[in-house]
Parts: sequence; structure tokens; C-alpha cells
Amino acid sequence: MPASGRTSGNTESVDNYLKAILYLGGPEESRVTIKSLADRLSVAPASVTNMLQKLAGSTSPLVEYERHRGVQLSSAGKRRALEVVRHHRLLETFLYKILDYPIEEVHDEAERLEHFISERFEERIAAKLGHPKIDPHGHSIPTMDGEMAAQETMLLADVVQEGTFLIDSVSDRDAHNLRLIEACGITPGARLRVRKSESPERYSLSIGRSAKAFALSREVARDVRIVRLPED
Amino acid sequence: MPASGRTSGNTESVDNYLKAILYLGGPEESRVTIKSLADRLSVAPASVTNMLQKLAGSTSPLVEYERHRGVQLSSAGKRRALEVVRHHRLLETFLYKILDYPIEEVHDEAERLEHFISERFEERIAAKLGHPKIDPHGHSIPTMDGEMAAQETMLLADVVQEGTFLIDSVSDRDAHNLRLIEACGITPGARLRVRKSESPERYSLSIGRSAKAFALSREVARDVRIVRLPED
DNA sequence: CCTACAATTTAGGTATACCTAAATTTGGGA
DNA sequence: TCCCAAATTTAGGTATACCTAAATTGTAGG
Repeated sequence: MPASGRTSGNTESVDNYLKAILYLGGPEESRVTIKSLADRLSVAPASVTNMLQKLAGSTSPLVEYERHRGVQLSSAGKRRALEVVRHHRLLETFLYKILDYPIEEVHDEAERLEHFISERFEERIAAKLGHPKIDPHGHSIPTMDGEMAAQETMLLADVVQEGTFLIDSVSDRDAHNLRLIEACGITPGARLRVRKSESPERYSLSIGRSAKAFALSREVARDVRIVRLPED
Repeated sequence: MPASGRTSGNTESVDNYLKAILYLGGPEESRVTIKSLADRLSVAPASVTNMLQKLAGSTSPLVEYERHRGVQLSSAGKRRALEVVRHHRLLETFLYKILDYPIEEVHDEAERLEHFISERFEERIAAKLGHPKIDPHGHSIPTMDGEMAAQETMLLADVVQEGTFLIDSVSDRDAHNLRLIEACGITPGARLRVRKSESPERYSLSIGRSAKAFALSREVARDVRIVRLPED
């Protein structure tokens, strides 16, 4: 009867573990340590062990787990994790485009609602938005059947040479940083020239044709992903 | 930091108790028995007692409760209950009008999401909808400051005399009944003539100018609220 | 008035998802 | 190779929100 957004047995907490394993495993889907999960989820390592034992020990387990050797998502776990990510990114796009949210507020709202929306809700907002492929931060939205486009990108913070870059995406994890980033005009799809680094902690850069230079702290520059463009 | 939809200490479960007390207390806000709450919430009476003791025993309690004498909402409890009802009805309106949900599906989705949307979400969908006063079922939407228009209505099931009525609202609690009701063209604002009752269990009626007659079971007729119109 | 039954409360138990503190295991460097 | 420190696991405890079964209360009818 309850056409809930959650698949049977998936609580909000389980969803968050799955998302964290997906993220920390990276594109190579490597094994994830208990400690890294504990850090990311702001939870004690012992709690992580407990949860993973539970998740691995059920019929059709969501994770593959061996003592002292870390975890990986099972295919069922990966499917659910990608579904939640799809919910999150569709919600962000929806809040931004349809409900005119300020960009830095979409993440927290989406983070809460992603666990509770139904398949129908997901389908309807996707349709309303014209089945978008990327969210307002530039992150790609997994398809309904769990495919997610991966792109080769680098952190702005890791740039060592001057050059021109395409802004791929910005992190939504810190609303404060995001506000700074957007205030500079750094937004996915924009072009950006990096000038000489004045110090290891600061970057000078200019957006589009405007010659304005901005300084970003290294911490903020870690929240921007870019792709190098060939020089004209 | 978490700009959650829930006020401090209000879990989903607490919200549901408050809504149930608001509903069962009726417009007179009379005391509600443990048993009626247990029935409405599909929970054991002992669980209700426990919860009410907790709710009554906190600083700035959400309910007023005395052993063996039932419960009432405190003013803080009433405020939160009305906020949740406002969320519910705005969400229903939004799902129906903006996301084109089938009418019988809006209730379950709204019931889940009402606990989790933020003030901002509430405000944005209200604005998008032009600050509606009633939801798609004909129920009035409480204002931001907790006022709710009450109307004198009766159940279609309680009609004993033939006559013409204005359809005030339909219950959203049973999706199956709602489907039947909407299929007959019974929708808030429509006019309806009740013909003679053929049996205690059935009603013949016609909608608008069309002379079509429908039979509704008593159970379904209990889900329709009407107002008697003066005869022409 | 007093008893029977319905309503309510108490007592004790379950599952989830956290926690801390105290073992234990593991792997890398001297 | 051995040993230490970091990572992990075990053990035991918290809070929420349910449950059942058994005791108690209260009231309405005879």
C-alpha cells in the first residue's frame, strides 16, 4: 500500500551509507574503509561496522563486506545509491529552476527530500524539467536505469600552469563556499582563465571577456572542478 | 544549521499525533480519548499513553493531558498541527496543479513529504500557486499564522431529504473511494441533486445539468461533505 | 450501590541507529 | 622479524517508538 520513495528495508540512514560508499569508492568503485565512512557520515567507526554487518548480512545484501578489508556496493546497493543521487540532483534542478531557490539553498532541501519522494514524483519533475542531464552545480544526473556519465575533470585547486578552462561543476556541500563561488560568476559551462598564482593559497582568475580578477582561497578552489581547454 | 521542516523535537511520529488530536477534537477542540487516537493512528492504546505522557511532560508541552481524561492540544501543539496541515494541503494542491498528479495519488505523497519540507519550500509553492485557500479536495488551507476557515457542512451519507447541494469537499483518506467519487463527477464546487433513497445503503443522484444517476454505497457517501442550497 | 466491562495505565520487551570504552587485528617501519 | 600505532571490532549502553500482557481505574446498568 505505501508507494513510498524507499525500497523495502531502506531507511534514510541506509541510503546515506550507500551514497557515501558510492562517493568514496570513486569511479573505480574501490573498497572503502570504515574510517573514511565514519568521517564522511560524522558517525563513530563502531557504528559503521555495525551498520555494514547488518547491510551485508541480509538476504540480497546491499554491500559486500569482509572484516578488516573495507566495503563495496553490491549491484543492488549501487542501484539504490544511484537512485538516491538521481533524486537529489533532480530535486536540486527542480528547486532551482521551478521554485526559484537561491543556488546555495538547494542542497540541504534536496538532501532531506531525496529519501522520501516516490517514483511518480521523480518521473514528474524529470518530465517537467525536460529530462535534464546535469544539475545546477554541473553534476550529471544518473538515468532512470542507473547509468551516470563520468567526466575527466580536475580541481581548480590543483592547477599549476596558467591556462583557459571550462568550468565543469561546483561542489554543493558547503553553502557558504558556494555563495562565494557563484558571486564571482563561476558557474558550470563558463570559461575561466587562470593567471599566475600569486601565492600557494590564492588564485587570480578572470571570467568570460570581463577582465576582473578574483582571489579564491585554496579551500574554496577545491570546490570547483574544471576541464582544460586547448589554447586558441 | 539544519533548516529542517521539523521544529525542534518534532518527529514525524509526533506530528502525526498532533494532527490526529486536531482532527478528532473537531472544531470545538474537545478532549480526545486514548482509544480514538489509537484507532486513528493504528497503534496500540498503550503506545498512545506513552507518547502523550512524553508530549505533556516536556518544557513547553505540545498537549494538555490528564490521566483517564483524554488530551487536548496546547497552543504550541495546535500551531504545529496547523502548520503540518498547511504543508499537507499546499503539497496536494501543488502535486495536482503543477505536477499533474492523478487526484487519488496526491494524498499519500503529501502525507509523507509534509513532515520534511522547509519553510522556504512551503512559501515557494504557496507563491507559485497564488496562495490558494482550498486544496483539490475542497479542504481549506490554514494560513501561515495558523488560521483555518471552518465551514458548516454535512455528510452526503447523512442526507435524509431530497434536495440540491453544493459539494464542499471530498475525503482524501481512501484513494479507492476517491477514484469512484471523482469518476462520478463529484468534485468540490459542483452542484448535486439527491433523489429519493432507494435503500438505506444506496443513493441516486445527478450532477449539474446532466441527468445521469449514480449509486454510491453508504461508505463512499461518508467521504463527501456537502452544503444544502436553497431551492430555486 | 456495586459490579462488570471497557478504557486506560503499568511493566517489560523488540528493533533501529546511534554512542563510548575496551579489546583485537593488521600492516608498515626499524 | 618484531612491535607499535592506527584501524577495526566487540561489548555494553542510550533514546525513540513501537509492541503484548497484566493490573488498574472508572462508569453505566442492573
